[in-house]
Amino acid sequence: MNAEPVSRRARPAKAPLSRDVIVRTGLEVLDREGLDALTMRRVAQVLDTGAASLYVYVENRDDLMAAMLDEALGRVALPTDGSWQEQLQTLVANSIDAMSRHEGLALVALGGIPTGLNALLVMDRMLTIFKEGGVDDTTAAWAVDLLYLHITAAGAEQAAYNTRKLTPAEHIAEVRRRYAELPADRYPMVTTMGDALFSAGDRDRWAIQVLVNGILATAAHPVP
Amino acid sequence: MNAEPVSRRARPAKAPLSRDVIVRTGLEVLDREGLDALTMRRVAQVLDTGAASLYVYVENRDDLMAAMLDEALGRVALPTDGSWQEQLQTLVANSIDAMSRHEGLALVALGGIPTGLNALLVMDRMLTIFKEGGVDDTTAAWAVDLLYLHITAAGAEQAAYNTRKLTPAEHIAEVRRRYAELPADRYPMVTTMGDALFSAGDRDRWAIQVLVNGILATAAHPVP
DNA sequence: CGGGTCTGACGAACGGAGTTCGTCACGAAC
DNA sequence: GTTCGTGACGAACTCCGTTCGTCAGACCCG
Repeated sequence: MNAEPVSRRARPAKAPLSRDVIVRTGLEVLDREGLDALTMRRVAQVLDTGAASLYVYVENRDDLMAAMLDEALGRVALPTDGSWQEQLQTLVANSIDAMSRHEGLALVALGGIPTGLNALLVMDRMLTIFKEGGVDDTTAAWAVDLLYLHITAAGAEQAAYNTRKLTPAEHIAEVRRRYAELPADRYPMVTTMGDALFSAGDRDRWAIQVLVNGILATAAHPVP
Repeated sequence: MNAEPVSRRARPAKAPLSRDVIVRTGLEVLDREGLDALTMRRVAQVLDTGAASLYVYVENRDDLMAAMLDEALGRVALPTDGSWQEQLQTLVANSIDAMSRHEGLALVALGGIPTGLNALLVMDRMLTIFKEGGVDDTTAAWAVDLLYLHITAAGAEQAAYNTRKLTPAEHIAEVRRRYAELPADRYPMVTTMGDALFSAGDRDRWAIQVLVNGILATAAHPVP
């Protein structure tokens, strides 16, 4: 199995390792082969090196995934056109989209205050938009918190959906059957409202609209 | 290290294994020792058996965690007093609370349509409350979707917070320092709005209020 | 131009995880 | 008392993240 050792001089020149190429390679592996395949060994293999070499540039697997997340967030398009509410909605939608394109990445963002440079760029942009819209500072701050939470959650949900084995239609049909079979006395609504529960429509856009409308209707009350 | 084999007759009578005791033991281990300690081996050890024995009642670790999640959701108190909006807010808050009490459990709920019996009970209750409030079916269905997403996300965030090593104050101080050190030209808001960004107050309750207000202000538009 | 030093890459190994397989002890049935 | 089936379980397999010690190559100084 072992190829005999080849002088490094003899084999084709190799691009030097760096944090950046490791992170980008990680994203490639994640997108091409899924979350389960995202192991230190696999990433190293693609880079034609050993897993141990990665640890010079990356603290551990969590650190790598956090870096990958921020790299993905760096690709979010920042909107410039439209009213401030339209810009906000587009920015949120773009962020969800960016996260949902990489299985499992959104999960690492959950439960942590964002500290990545690109994540903070998105946050800063949101705060600017709120300021343009005349929203007071405290409400804007709390709103960005809430929106970031929604972005990670919706991103994770979308990603899970994109990666599912079954087609959405098959999966929905199965769940719907399960709902219908529940005891009607304990689950009166779930068994009855099938049509509404599974109705089609742009739920993602609606959710963002709900958040924006709700924020505008609800002032924050900081404790002094 | 190995104790010599003892006849099972000789050692104290053991409660028989069952899916239920395994799930409850899993929750105990999770709460007492954290997510990292929640291994099949550890759960089996607490039950004084081998890991292989668990697989008779549980498909795999994911199945176990899903069952633990539903068990946790079974302990959500369903409110009965107050206006429908108050009931809704309390129910959402109680659900977040239940999830946040067990590190990492909320993460398994993310990205999946709820199918557990107790999860569906909570959903059914929400739908009933919306119906009492005169919300149309489609909006109610989409709203429950959104609220469930928020519950899982907020639960995960709270749980991560509860389990952090540093005290909240220390952690916030550190992040705040980091924010302040960012280049002001690229991050004008983040560097400036520290006071607002870290302002205290009941953000969780505010977030729920935002969602409810937003839902009432935003009709769903299903595609026929 | 040559030798010494220093840095980064890497093979091998460690501990521990999830899961599977074959065996065996126990209780019930006849 | 013998047989039989069910469920518990020990051991092993594979693969993971991570660490340690070694070594080749690049660079610098004389």
